[in-house]
Amino acid sequence: MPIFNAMEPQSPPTNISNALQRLRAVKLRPTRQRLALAQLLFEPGDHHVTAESLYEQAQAANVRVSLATVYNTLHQFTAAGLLREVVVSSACTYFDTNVSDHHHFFFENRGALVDIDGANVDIRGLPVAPEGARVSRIDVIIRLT
Amino acid sequence: MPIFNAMEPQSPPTNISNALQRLRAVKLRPTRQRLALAQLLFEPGDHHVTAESLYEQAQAANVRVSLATVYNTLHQFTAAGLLREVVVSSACTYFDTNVSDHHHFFFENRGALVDIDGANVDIRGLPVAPEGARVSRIDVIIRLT
DNA sequence: GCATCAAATTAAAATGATTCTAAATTGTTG
DNA sequence: CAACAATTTAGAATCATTTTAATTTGATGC
Repeated sequence: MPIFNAMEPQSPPTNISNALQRLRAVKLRPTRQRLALAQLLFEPGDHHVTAESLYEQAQAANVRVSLATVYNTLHQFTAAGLLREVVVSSACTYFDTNVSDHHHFFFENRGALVDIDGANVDIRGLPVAPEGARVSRIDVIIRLT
Repeated sequence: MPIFNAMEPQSPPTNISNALQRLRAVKLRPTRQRLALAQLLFEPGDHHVTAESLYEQAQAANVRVSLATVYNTLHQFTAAGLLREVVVSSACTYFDTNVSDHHHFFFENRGALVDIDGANVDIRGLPVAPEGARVSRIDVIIRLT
């Protein structure tokens, strides 16, 4: 298969260097699969994916990658702090490319997430964490129907 | 099998009427299984269960009930407003016997939940729900490690 | 009481997201 | 370019949960 076929509408030249930099920064080997997934994840700006949705996106973009690798990569990126896991539904796991302080709207019928900037949100009256426990995160989820 | 065997240590006389009242109130047929599960759920006061944990509790209490029925019953009780589903982990679904306004501490290592009374919690700065969407609930989860 | 019938229960199979395994492939390093 | 560890992958395994289809049971009327 030719790399560039003049007869086909060409996809915009993707910037691989940003993805490469991110992988290097977190010391993950820049394999073909990780580079491609990083581009799909981080070039479009903040959004949410599931393993399935990212896998489909990869296939649509002609990236040869297995679903197992998509799962592996999502977890590695999350462990590295490039992604954040959002638990809103027992049906499946969502990953968020926005790793800054924020909360979520969750559209229960569509299974869609929308970010809420955390800077403006002020929560008062929460009890202190029990002795010996450390707060890893506070999640606010506004469920919509 | 005799209803009462004088040779066996007798389990304390459980108050079935409360469970019965609850089932009647939500128009669920008071079957042996539902009555027993209602007692296990609602007599001890507020607590959290999973299908597995309630099933084990039932077995320990010599209640003959299948895991499928435990699942069915938890969902029916939830639909009836007797229970509330708490989504904190993709590993399994938690059900809460406390259905009043409140939030949660979640101990991620133990998988345990602790209620936070919602009356004292004040959340400011949340954006309004998108046009056409209705807020079904706001969940605050404080994750502890 | 007893028959009737819809509702409920159940064992077992099916599902579906996710993880694991073990073999093949691929970056990296000297 | 050899060597080796890291990565990928197909396919199997896992595990919570749901479904199926058959059996059992509670409610109702007689």
